[in-house]
Amino acid sequence: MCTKKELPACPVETTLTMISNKWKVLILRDLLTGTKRFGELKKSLTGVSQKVLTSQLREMEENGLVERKAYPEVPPRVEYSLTPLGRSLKPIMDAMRVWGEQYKQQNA
Amino acid sequence: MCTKKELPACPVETTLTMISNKWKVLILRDLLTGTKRFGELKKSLTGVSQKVLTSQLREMEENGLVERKAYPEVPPRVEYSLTPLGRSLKPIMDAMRVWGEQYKQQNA
DNA sequence: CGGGATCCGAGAGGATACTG
DNA sequence: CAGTATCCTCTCGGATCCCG
Repeated sequence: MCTKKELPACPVETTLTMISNKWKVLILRDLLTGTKRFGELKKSLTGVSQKVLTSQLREMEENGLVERKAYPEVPPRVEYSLTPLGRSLKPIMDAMRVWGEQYKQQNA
Repeated sequence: MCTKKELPACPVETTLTMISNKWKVLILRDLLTGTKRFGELKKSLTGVSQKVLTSQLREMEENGLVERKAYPEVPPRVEYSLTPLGRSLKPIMDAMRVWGEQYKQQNA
């Protein structure tokens, strides 16, 4: 992704290469509250298919936002958590949450 | 959109209904610096087709983020600007810009 | 200049079945 | 449980032409 290639000129675009996708934002929101198992994420993100959820998590892992830890157990257990880079996106998430709350109040 | 219908339970999702799209974020970035003509937006947003740009602007207009002003001239002139609601998204845009700048520095 | 209308292809994403 | 593998649908978005 943005590893070695030239980054976009605009900082906002750089951010978008990370979280332009709706599901990624919601995954981020969930993982900001702590480590989650795959099944927990799937249940929380209503409407997402496991295929899409998996692909989004893989991309976020490649981008260095998410860490995947698989435990060699039966039945298998896989836990996802945010890396420091992933957690550094928190101000953006906070701003989005604040805006959503305000908007909801105005339209109540 | 979110006019009369039930809003998502999560504030973040509410925000996403407004700016889940990449182009909308970039349109927002451009219009935060002031009113722009259609052609200016098209030139600034490299890679967007006029069809997509038009549809995104229409949706943002319906969502109350953007105001469209057409002047009855020849050749026609159409100016787009942000409504107060659109400008209220600035904190989110700022957070995205800040994050992008920091990320670029770390990977310089 | 700022679109609307139409056609078309790629690919995102759903549903289902199977597996370590 | 947490995937992978197929298949298949259908939307998004690009390209092109036309119009006030």
